[in-house]
Amino acid sequence: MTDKKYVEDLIDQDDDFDQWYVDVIRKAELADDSPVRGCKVVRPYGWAIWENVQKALDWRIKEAGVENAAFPLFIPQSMLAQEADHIEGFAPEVAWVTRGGGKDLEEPWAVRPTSEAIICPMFAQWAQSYRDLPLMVNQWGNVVRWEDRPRAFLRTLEFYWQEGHTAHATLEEADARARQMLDAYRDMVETELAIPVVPGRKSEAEKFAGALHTYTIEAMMGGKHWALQSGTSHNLGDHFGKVYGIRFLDRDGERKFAFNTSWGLSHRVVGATIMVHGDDAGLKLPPRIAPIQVVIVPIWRKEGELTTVEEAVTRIVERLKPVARVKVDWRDDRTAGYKFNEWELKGVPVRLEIGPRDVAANQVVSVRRDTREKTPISIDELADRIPALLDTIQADMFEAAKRMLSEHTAVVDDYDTLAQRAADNAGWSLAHWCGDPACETKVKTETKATTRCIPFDQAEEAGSCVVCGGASSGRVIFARAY
RNA sequence: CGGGGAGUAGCGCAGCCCGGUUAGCGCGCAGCGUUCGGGACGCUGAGGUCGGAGGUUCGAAUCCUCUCUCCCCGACCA
Repeated sequence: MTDKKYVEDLIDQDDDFDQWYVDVIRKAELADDSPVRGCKVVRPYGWAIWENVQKALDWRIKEAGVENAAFPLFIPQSMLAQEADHIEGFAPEVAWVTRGGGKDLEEPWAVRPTSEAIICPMFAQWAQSYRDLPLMVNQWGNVVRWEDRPRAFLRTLEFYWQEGHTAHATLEEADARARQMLDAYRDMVETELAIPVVPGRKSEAEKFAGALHTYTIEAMMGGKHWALQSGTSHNLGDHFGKVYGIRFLDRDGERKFAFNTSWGLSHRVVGATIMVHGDDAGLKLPPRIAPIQVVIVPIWRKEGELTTVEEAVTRIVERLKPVARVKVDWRDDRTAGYKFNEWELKGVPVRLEIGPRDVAANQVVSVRRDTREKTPISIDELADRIPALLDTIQADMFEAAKRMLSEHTAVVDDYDTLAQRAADNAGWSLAHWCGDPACETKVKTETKATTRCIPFDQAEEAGSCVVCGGASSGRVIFARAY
C-alpha cells in the first residue's frame, strides 16, 4: 500500500460522515444521480440488496396472513381529500397530474404518496359482513412525495416500498395487527439486516397524518449516531372507515365502521444498512442480504499456475454454489490487491483467496470483511465451514451494532445534558417527558432533537419532564434524525 | 423554499480574479509488453458542446444576466 490517493478512496467517516455516505453509494455502485431532480437511479448492486430485503419481508407478510395485490398509481383529488388530517398532512408533498390524453383532466390526479385513499374505497366495496373481515392486502410499489432535501435511499421524491392495509371489525384487533406487523419489521430488520431497533409509539406530533397511533422501529446510524425511522405501522382507528364508508353488518346485527391499519417499510433500510455497518474501507453487508456472499479471488502468475488454480476454483464453486451466493473474480487485468480493496468497498462478507500455494495445500485463505481475520480452510470442509462463517459474521455484525446502540444511548435527567448530547452528536437520550407537545417543540427548536418513540419495552418509572418538570410515567427517546 | 459550496474528459482537479491562437494534469479507459499473495510498471493512443441559454467583445472556460443540477446547513417533512 502506498499513501497515494486513488479515485476509489473514500473520505474517512470521522472526517465527514455525510460525505462518506454519498461517496460510498456512488463508488460501490449502489445508486447514482439521475437527470430528474431529487430522484436517484438505483443501480443493480443496490437493487439486489433491496430485492433480498423484499424476499425476506415478503414471506413474513404472507406468513402473517396478508396477500399481495396492486392498486393504481393515481388517486383522483376528491378521493385523496376525504380524510381531513390525512390530506392536510400530505398536501405539500403530493405531485399532481393535470393533463392526460392530450387534454386537461376534469379533476387532477395525485401520484400516490401512500395508498389509503385508493385502497379504503375498495375495502368499502368488499366489506359487507363481519364475515368478510379482516381484509388484508399488501402491495410492493413506488410512491412519490415531493421532498426538498433528497438523500440517496433515505429521502427521494420517488421511493420503493411495501404498504400493507387491513380492515378489522374491532379497534382491538386492528391495534393488535398494527403491533404484529411492526414486530414483523423488527424481526426482519434485526435478523436479516443485523440492525437492532427500538420499537415504540410515536408522539402525537410525530405520528402519521390521520392515524390514531403510529408505531415505529427506530435504528441508530453510525457516524453521528442519529436515528432513522426504519418502518412504521399505523392503527388508523375508524377515521378512514368513516370517511371512505367501510361498513359491515356485525354479528350483533349492528351496522358498523371498520377499523384500519396500514404499515410500510421502504428501501431506506438499504441506507440504514450502509450507515450502520459501513467503515472507512466502504460497505460491510450482512451476509443474509449481501448480493454476493463469497467472492473468490484466484491468484496466478504463469499459464501453468492458472490451469491449476482454475481446476481448484471449479471444484470450490461446485461445493459452494448450493450453500452460498458466490462470485469468482477472473479478471486478468487487475492485481489481486486491487480486487481485495474493491470487494471490500462493495462489502462482500467473505473473500476466498486461492493461489498455487493453496492449491498445493488443498486449502483456500478466507478473509472476513468485518474483522479482516484470515483463516485457511481446507477445500474439503468449505461446504460446512462457509455457511457457518457467514452465520458467525451475521451474528457478530448484529452484536457490534447492538454495542453501538447501547454505547450511544444514555439515560438523561436534565435538559442541559440532553441539549449538549444533541449538539455533540453523542447519541440518543432517554428522558422523561410529560407528553405536552409544547415541551417536545421546545426541544426540537432548541436542540434539533425530536422524540423518536416511546419505547414499548421499559419499566414504569415516575419522573419529571426534562423540559417543564411536570409529571411523567416513562421515558422517551430524544435524538436527531435523518 | 432561505443560506453556503460546487459544476472543465468516466473520476478527482488546475486554469477564471488580470479575456488572446491547438484547454491542461493525475487516475481511469484502449492496444502491446513486462507484472500479479493488499490498490504494479513502461511505451503508444482515444477521449472535451468548459452544466445549459442569452449577452458584452475583433475574440469568452474566463466578464454580465438568466437558468438547471449536485453537496452541506436551515425550514418543512408520518
